[in-house]
Amino acid sequence: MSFATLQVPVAPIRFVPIQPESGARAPTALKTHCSSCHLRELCLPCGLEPEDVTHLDHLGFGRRRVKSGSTLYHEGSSFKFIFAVRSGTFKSSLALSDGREQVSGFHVAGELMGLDGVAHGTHASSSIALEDSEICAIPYTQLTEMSEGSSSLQRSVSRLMSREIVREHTLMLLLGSMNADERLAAFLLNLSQRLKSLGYSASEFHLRMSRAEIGSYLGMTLETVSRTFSSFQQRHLMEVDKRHICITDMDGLKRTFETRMR
Amino acid sequence: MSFATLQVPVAPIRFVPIQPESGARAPTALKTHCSSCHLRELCLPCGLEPEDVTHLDHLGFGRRRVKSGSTLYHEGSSFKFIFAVRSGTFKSSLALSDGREQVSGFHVAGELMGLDGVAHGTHASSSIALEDSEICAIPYTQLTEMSEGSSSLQRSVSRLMSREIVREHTLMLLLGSMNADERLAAFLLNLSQRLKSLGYSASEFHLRMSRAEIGSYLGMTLETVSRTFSSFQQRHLMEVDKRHICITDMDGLKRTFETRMR
DNA sequence: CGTCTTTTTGAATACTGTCAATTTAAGTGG
DNA sequence: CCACTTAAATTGACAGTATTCAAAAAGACG
Repeated sequence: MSFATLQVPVAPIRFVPIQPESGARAPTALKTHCSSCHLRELCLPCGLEPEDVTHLDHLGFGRRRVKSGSTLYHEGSSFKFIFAVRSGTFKSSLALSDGREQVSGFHVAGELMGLDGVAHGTHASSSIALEDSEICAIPYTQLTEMSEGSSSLQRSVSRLMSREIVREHTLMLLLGSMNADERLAAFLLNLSQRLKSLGYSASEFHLRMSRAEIGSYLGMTLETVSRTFSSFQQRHLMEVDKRHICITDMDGLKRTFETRMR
Repeated sequence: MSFATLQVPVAPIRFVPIQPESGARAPTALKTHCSSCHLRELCLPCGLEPEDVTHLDHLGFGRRRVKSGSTLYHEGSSFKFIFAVRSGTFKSSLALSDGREQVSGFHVAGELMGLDGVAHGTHASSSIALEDSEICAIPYTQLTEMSEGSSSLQRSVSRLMSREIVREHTLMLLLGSMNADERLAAFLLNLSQRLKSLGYSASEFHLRMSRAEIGSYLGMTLETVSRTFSSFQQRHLMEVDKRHICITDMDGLKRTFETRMR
């Protein structure tokens, strides 16, 4: 299982203002405001008080475009920002010393990345864009300073970190006690849910990650991932055309998953 | 793989004062102070300022004995405390709906439990003592209230949560990309390190968990765990007598582990 | 249009899981 | 204290699943 092809060159990341659709309007400022963000309800959602949103606005988040394949931050690099995905998809991964990679997560709009950096001040994983994407960079130092004055903001940040722990618990459970069918079904159902909550179709979507990346995430080889997709199609649970997925029997897929997890 | 035997009865937990060795002295108070704790250096170690330790003292942690096999907190129960292990060993686990359990962690002295409860206000896992143990119960609400006044304390709490995320990353890597030999070797080396940092022998120790619990944690069956122990012994990497382990070739064990992780 | 990457599929192998039997240890009660 | 019961660990045989190696097909990209 070679991941040489996944070790994409690291393009330097620049702060690039998002250009408005029409050249007639003035270029959008470098700073973005939470209160007017279209992800407002999703991004820092766990009961953030209106006053805290105002606080966040004062931070004036840096907003960046990240091109497909480029690295947002590197494992081991200095931790300065928490990143919120505005649009697009990212993968988090750890490098194994023999050159392989272990994918530890996929992130879509509204999700946070980089919380593992708080522990030691350096990022414990790398983050790479799987398509052209946009992120908000939240300066962590300023966030903590600000949350000293707001207990509700502080609680929110704590909750977000704890959520991450719970998420990883679930993944461990998945890796520790499920077979190939169940793992892929669990992965697809989870992704489907997340896309649905973003307003996209829960049954039809385009995977932004390769079979190898899915396999790494789920603890199986890319061949097994491919075979399992084929098996799902033969069982009429979904239509699969490369990365385009159309789930035709959501309940059947859930049953596959629940065979063991019941 | 039956876990019926692991579903120990839930003994009610009582706050029990620790009795001094000699009856001559007055009974120890219900409250414990961090500043005089023998785990002071290990428990909340990430750069806690002296003033913060004083703050913590004002909380007057509840100190409990937890008998072997009894449950400290239940998955789904209301989250009130973070628990620090003073002595003994605990396992964290999630219940699968078919009655099996997935072990998500083992905890020895100086380690924290329950941080996954911050997310939703209920514990996401259960914690069960694997031997007679002692814990400190840290009231979370008071901890957050207090950390509003102390940025260094707040940072420490954040770091501890992030550590937990990093720890789980590592475990995912283990579950996702290693074979049975490597998993058990990684587990034993990790445990060895933690015991060493507590002042115990790194090479000789007594496992407090069953083969089934190790297997659940590492994503393999208890039979495979047992076979792998036997294999290690045949390869003269260690002496194994049930739960008593004596690592005789630490470097060899590390090599087993690094065969793939190099 | 050719090259490189990704995906699919087949065949053989290896590893781990399952089932079952045995041994050893631990706990219980007479 | 010993017989009895129950639980934990070991080991063997076999089955099944996933990996490895290999080849071909289908896109993606310059």
